[in-house]
Amino acid sequence: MNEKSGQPKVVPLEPETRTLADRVCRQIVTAIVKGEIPPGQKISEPELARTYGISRGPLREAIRRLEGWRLVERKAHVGARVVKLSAHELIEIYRVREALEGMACRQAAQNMTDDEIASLKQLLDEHEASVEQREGRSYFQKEGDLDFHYRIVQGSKNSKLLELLGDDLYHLVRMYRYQFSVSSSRPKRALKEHRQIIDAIESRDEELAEMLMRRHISAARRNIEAKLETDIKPEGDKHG
Amino acid sequence: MNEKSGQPKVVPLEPETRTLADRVCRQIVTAIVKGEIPPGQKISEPELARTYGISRGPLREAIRRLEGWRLVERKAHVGARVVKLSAHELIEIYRVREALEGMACRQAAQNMTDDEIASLKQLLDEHEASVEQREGRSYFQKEGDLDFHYRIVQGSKNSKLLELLGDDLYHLVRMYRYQFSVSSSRPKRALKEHRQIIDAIESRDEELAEMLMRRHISAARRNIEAKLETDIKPEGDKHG
DNA sequence: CTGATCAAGATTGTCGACAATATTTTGAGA
DNA sequence: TCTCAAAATATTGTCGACAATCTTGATCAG
Repeated sequence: MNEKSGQPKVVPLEPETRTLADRVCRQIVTAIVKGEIPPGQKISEPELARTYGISRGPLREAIRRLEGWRLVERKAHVGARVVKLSAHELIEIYRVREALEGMACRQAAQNMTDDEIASLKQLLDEHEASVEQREGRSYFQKEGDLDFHYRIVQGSKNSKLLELLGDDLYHLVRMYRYQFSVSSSRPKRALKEHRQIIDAIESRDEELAEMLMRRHISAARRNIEAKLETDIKPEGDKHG
Repeated sequence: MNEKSGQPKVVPLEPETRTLADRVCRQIVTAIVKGEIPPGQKISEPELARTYGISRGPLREAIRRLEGWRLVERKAHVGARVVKLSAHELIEIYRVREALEGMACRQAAQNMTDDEIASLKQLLDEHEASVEQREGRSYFQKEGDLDFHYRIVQGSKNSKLLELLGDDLYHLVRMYRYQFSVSSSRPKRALKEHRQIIDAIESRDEELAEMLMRRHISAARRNIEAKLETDIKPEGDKHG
């Protein structure tokens, strides 16, 4: 408004600190995902307020947002605690991912631009290099894989899919990966499946794209299920 | 704690008013869904606080929750306003429903109990009576249909599906139905499809159950798309 | 008369304090 | 010694007030 409309685009301000609650929210998300605040731990409002040097007002706002993202659970007059993913819930999440990302992949085959496809193929090349050298293994495991999936969802051009997956599910998945430091799927096989998927998208084959993505996530789920079978911990660990 | 542990279960209190924010949140949700607070309208914190006779604290908590459910959109230092569903977003929601409820139906075929199936078939009988008599038409349209779908999701025994659909999507769908008072799908045809779906679930045919549900929702989506075509309003109605 | 600049008003964000509830500790009685 | 009850403590829910920001309206230059 107060800028001469000469330049094509005004830089949209630094979004680093729109509000206190927003900033502190991001900090807590990171702390939870990385396990600095372990699952099941109670979140004390006075303590965190002191930690981040803010009042309880913005902090409660942040906690409320985390609750909306299912990262914490809150009970009235009791408080909030970091969610503790049970094996069962983790499997449930992968069922949801199978459905949601399958649809995302279908719509990506329809709506992804050629540039986005090319960029994504380049990303896979980088992943392949990382896997070959084994030095970027953790990167591929922790963030790179989700990066691929996130771009597919973006490519679907479906804002609701992006909201549900980006806000609600991926936080939980990232938390899970950090906490269990999941080696899980053989990187090479996952990479191969990624390539099949992007090829299907490039061919604009909606049916195949959705099927491949569903199989990809379904395989990851079965892999986790098998892993849980071996690491048997039949501790009846219910929430609360 | 302060109850003799003689009886098997203490009635868990009346959950009508656990907290102010909780109660007022429900009131606002109803007001928004029924259109009493029209889409696009700004939500004034001081005004609503006076309306409900509470302070701004709990009210902000409620608004924050509504934002998590995508019923309102908030901008920093500007305020919150009720979401205005564009035709495009509505279609996006139905794509998500197709994916999510398809999976829910698949898992319902696996996990729904015989009692739940019987109860659901009875519900369809009631729906059929309503449709025949044409007197309960609005009930079937507005709530009965979602009731069927909600039970399927419950039957899936997948808590994540229930959270995503129940908290995030169904509110929006209900709002849409109230606002546009959608006649949409011929009740008889929808009812027939519902019967096919429950039959597939009863047969424990996961594949068929998912496919039928997807076709059911996909048909509803195409029905809406066609309706939007006729009511052509090519007004570039972007958000904001 | 049109446009921009600046001031006034209103609204949201933040803070500290008080009230209501849950948890813990302490003590008495069996 | 164990169990139960009540007081004490701590935490969460709620409130009112102040500060920062946005919006609106008026004033003035061109």
